Amino acid sequence: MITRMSSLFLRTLREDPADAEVPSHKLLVRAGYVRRVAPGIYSWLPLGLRVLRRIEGIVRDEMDSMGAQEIQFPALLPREPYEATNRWTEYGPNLFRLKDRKGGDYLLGPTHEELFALTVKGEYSSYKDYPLSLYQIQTKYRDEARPRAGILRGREFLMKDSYSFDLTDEGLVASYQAHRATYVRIFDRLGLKYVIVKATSGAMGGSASEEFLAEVPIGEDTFVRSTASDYAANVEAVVTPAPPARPLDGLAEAQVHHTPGTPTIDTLVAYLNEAGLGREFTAADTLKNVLLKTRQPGAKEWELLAVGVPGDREVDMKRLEASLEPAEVAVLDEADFARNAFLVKGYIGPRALLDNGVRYLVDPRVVTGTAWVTGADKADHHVIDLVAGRDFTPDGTIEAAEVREGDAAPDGEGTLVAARGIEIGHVFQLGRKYSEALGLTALGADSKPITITMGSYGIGVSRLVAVVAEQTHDASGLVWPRQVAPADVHLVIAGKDDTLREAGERLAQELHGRGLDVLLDDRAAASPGVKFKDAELVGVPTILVVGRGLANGVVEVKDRATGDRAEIAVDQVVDHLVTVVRG
RNA sequence: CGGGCUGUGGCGCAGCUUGGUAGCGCAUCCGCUUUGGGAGCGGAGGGUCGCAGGUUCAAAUCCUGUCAGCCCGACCA
Repeated sequence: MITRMSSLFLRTLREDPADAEVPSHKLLVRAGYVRRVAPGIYSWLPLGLRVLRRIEGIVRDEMDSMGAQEIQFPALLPREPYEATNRWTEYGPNLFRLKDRKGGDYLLGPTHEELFALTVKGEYSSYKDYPLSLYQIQTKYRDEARPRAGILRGREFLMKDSYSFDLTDEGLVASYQAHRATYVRIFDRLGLKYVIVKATSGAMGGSASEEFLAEVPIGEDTFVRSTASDYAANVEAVVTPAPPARPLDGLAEAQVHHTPGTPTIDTLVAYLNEAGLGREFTAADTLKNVLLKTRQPGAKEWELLAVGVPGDREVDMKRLEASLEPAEVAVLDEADFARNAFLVKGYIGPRALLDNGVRYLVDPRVVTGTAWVTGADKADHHVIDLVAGRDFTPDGTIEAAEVREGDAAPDGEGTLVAARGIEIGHVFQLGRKYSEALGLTALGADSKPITITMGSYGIGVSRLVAVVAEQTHDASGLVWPRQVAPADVHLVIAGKDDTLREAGERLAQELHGRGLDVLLDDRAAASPGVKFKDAELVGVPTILVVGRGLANGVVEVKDRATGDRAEIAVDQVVDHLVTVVRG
């Protein structure tokens, strides 16, 4: 197909839009791919729609190849199915809700577990029908508190969501692995740089769950990966390697010291090193006890919780919350301290906690035989050589301490470094939550019902447009990978006279005849400079310039990504380009 | 929901301190010139200055309120 710039519905902008912050957002707007309609809601203009469709096509192709079947649900949904799973309530303010003329409640679907489960329930009833995988590529709606970065995080977005239905746990694992492998193929075909990280199971419940994170500097998720292996994980999911327990024999006795004026770890360490105790202390030798309170979902009462972490580390609230999920967590306020007189702020030690029945969880580094400097439960006093497993026994361990660059990787290979990513896919063993709630069962060979177990798998299709742009752009504009580009060749007619125009038209026709998509810049009024700038901004991978070289029988072929230019004889350029494009 | 910033032609901005005929660049339209890196000259059209009140002879400008947007945080299968 030949697309003429002279009539294409496209207006490029010379300046960045004021409301754009991240590169993909700026460039997709400047290059005329998308336009904002409302916060988090965008229109797709012709070029943008093509890229979106091509990405969608790759996703569909691979989903079909794995044997999943495409269906399509409405985006506008009645309340009832979501009532059955309690999500009408649970989803909270992120759900777009509306009423019809009779006052009936409707919603715009944020995700479609209910519909998939109910639809399968309506059609299938025998164990012989399973396993099954269904998917759709459909617009989703979520009233995000803060949409951002253009189409990267919108309130309306295109998503591929699929669901697997199995009779057994083993079947679910197999379906999960099949999806995972398909996702790897999809993201590899898109040429993305990404990692697969273990995800916390989140509000959806269920067991195994992995996220595909595309590595981009502006990503909203921080993850860590190993310098030496392919280990990668969300910070929330990092498991601290515990050192081996040490024998208790011969360890020094615990001693309480008067340590005036040492309210912080820094001042404590400095004081100890001045005190002439015959050894050096560091912050990592201290055990910091942080007081919190937790509340189980549905419970009214808060429960005290103390968390002990090495003094050189802060408590990472996100990691803490992930460890305690689904319970709520809050730090203690003054009133809480007042109610519990045994808590001496700044000098809290394990003894008072354990003596008073406060649940006490420690960092995995606090293993039996490790000696710590910690609070002595009275003002201005600390205890030295308080040994875990001898002087105190915590109620367990917890992942709450911050993860730092340079920490040993959990798989024992290399150290951790931090990176930023954006979630592009999520695979998830849902289990039987929805099938139980909605009564999705199959009749087994023994005529007894089997509750179906489900998997749920998502890919943010419209987000991928931005993610690809994010990973491939340069200072001049977008640089699309060939497999998603809005055209195969961007043909610039660099000049006005009829020979150039005729040669350009003829080449466009020939390329078209060979099955290539050509974006033909045939604008009479635009100067060559404008056309070159636009070509770079638009980002088609190969730019063909028909210009002054034509008098000598050559045209120029430029690779958008590398900037390499080659002069090619005009009568050979079509063959040449077909080779380039077909790879 | 908390913090910060911003609302002025289609887009990007200045003007606001110190009230007095609303301005610049890009884009658009007309004419001439120009055509290998976002052209030049001349002309033209286009703005309820977010909205509502108030102060004033007079408000884009000062005051009060309100709405919206953006960024950071909280939140986010």
